[in-house]
Amino acid sequence: MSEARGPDPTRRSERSRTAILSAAIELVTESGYAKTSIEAIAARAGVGKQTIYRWWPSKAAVVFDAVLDLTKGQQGFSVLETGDLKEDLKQVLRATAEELTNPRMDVSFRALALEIQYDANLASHWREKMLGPALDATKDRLRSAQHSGEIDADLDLDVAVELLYGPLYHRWLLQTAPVSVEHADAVVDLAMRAMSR
Amino acid sequence: MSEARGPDPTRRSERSRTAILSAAIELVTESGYAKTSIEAIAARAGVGKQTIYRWWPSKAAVVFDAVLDLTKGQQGFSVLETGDLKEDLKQVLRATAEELTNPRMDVSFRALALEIQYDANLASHWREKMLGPALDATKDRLRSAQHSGEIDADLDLDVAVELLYGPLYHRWLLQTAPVSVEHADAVVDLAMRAMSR
Amino acid sequence: MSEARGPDPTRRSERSRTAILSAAIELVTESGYAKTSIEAIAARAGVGKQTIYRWWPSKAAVVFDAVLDLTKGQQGFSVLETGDLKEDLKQVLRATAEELTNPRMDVSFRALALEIQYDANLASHWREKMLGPALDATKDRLRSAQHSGEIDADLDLDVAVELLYGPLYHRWLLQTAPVSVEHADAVVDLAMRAMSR
Amino acid sequence: MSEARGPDPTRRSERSRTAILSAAIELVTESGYAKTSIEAIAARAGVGKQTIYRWWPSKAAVVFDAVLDLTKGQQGFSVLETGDLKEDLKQVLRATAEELTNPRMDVSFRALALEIQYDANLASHWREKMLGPALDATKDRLRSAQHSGEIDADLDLDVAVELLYGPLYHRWLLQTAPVSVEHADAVVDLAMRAMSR
DNA sequence: CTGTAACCGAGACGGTACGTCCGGTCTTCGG
DNA sequence: CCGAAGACCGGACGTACCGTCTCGGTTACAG
Repeated sequence: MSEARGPDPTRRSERSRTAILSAAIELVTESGYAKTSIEAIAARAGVGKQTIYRWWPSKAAVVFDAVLDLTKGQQGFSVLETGDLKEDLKQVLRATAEELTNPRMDVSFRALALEIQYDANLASHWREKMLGPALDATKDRLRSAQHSGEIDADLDLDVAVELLYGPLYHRWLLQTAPVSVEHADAVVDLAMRAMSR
Repeated sequence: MSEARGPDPTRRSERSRTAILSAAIELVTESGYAKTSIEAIAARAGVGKQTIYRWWPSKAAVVFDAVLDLTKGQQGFSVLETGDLKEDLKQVLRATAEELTNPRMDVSFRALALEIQYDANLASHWREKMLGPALDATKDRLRSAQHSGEIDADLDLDVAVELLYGPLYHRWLLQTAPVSVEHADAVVDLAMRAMSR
Repeated sequence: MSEARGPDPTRRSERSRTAILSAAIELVTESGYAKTSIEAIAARAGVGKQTIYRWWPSKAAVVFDAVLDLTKGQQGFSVLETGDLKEDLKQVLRATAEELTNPRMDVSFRALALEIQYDANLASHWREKMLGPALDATKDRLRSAQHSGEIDADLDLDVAVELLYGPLYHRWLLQTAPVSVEHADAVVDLAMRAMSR
Repeated sequence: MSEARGPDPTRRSERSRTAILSAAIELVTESGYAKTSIEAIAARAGVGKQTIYRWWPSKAAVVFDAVLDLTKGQQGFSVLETGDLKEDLKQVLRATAEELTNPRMDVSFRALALEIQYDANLASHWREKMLGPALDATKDRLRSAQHSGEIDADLDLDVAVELLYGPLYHRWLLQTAPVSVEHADAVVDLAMRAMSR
């Protein structure tokens, strides 16, 4: 999300980059994404507006990078493989549920999920960096379960993964009910019945 | 979404109301929700801005009413009960998939689905008028299948419904893959395995 | 300078117009023309920037109207005709000298006199409303002196007028020496020698 | 105008100096003084901005030096002394008129005349280097005419000089009429009548 | 012949102001 | 009193430049 053709990245001020990202997260958390202006981010970060426009094409891109910074730990994301598929899935779904309810992430994350509707470039970054890792790791775990015979070898894994994550995001985005670890467990219990045999 | 305390609704101009709603849908479809301004809606509708502000609290509310007008036909929404649960579910999920891919609805509907993040009042109207009918009807159909023994009587129907709709909305909102009737069928096939017995 | 095609002048806020003009004069006097920004004028006047841009095309046009307002008294400008040409000319040249040294006018007036270099439209207004009246009145007085035989009938009055005002403006604009009533008198005394007989 | 305390003038790049001055004149002539930015001058000259700021305190100072370079020929300025005062004066006033109408000089020269309002330091350089030589030389010529009895010995020469140059600059700066050699002649003819006897 | 200290091109930086767009309020006039 | 029209105050947009600072690189003199 950060690279542009014009400016020279080697001369970029790390100080400013960090200040901007922190200010962005803070303001979005305090006042909401819509009410956060680039002007305010610049002011809070003690930075000229041009320094933001030089490195990011939009407010969404800034917030995206800010969220990415927050979640940097999950880089080498993978699902446990304890031999007990159901438990492994519960573990990862619970982690997702917790992330979705973490107030630090919630507002920004949700705003980005919205913003990708308007920005195809952002959307692909989002799928690749934010959504993809968890989805892919889960798919890998299911594939391994197919090899071990725990679940049906004919299963369409894309749909299977959606059966697991779909209910969580449904609640989260459409606000039909609160997301929780209990709900995550219930989803895994039910989805396992579809996948087994 | 329409009523406010001040003005007298009996003296309201139906002509203006219709023009505003049409203009809103047109502009959102043409240019996207974010780029549609109230000012532009008023201009397109040949209406003063105050006439919009008098009757709706926000752009979201206008678009909400506009979309509601479009979908007025589906008022008495219910799921067929042919005796074949799987076919009945496929029928309703396919209908949902088609609605989500209908270009007339897509942009506005998606924008609203996400705008509710910022407006609690709108959110409840949305759940009640747009999402609720289909979800409730589906739940009713499942309850009837429980009575007839087609599916497990212990099933948590809320989660079951999410298992059906979650994957569709997951694709649609997070843009992980295209929504289609084939996908809807695949979801039903898989979810049925979780619900049966 | 004030009229534009778009907006409706009958609905214009007199309150805002006055506040803008006052703020403009104040700021130019305090900080100089170049350091006065439209943004600052709007802020001082308690007015949106758009309200300035709606009615004036440039900072120069605002200041022009502001100065015009200040000098509105001189509307029906004319030169005394006491019968003593030299005294009449001294009277008007002294008045000009005083105006050029009046600190209230000096900064704004000087800035405008020079800003017309960049704005042909402003330049013609300037000549017509600010410079013209005094120059024309002086020319009229000289013409009457020609009829009475006080001065040479063959005299080119345009050059004669320049002989009177040129030295004053030369000092004032090029800052070669201070403008004063004594200087004005000296100029008249000398110029009279060129015009007589 | 050029020297500053910090940098070492002996190591200055003549190449850069020349490129900057040329670029400045070009840009001012093409687009006008106000629309010419230091950034643009640096870019056109193929020079870093700092190289300009190192050697000149302001855009005005750059343009001043650029104009000075153009007029370097007139260094040892003096007025002919043919014995015929009127002709000598016509010769020098015509030269001034031609300079003021030379399109190469006009824009930059006029801009400087404006800029001295805001920069006292520039103003004194301007008077000394640009205006002074012609004015002083003219005054010298008049003084010699006083000695030879051609003109009144009591004449205030400062005012006399203003009587000659004032009308030209009046036309040029206030744009009341075009400057021309004919006009210069007419001014001399008239002013001579004031000075003689 | 080699530091090392300056100027140099380049351009990122914190800022200010630009001129525009739009939000939401207020005012005027006609029906 | 509703509705159209649109002026108003205000806030943010994205851009252009300001004047300062920092980065290699390239002379040019001192050791």
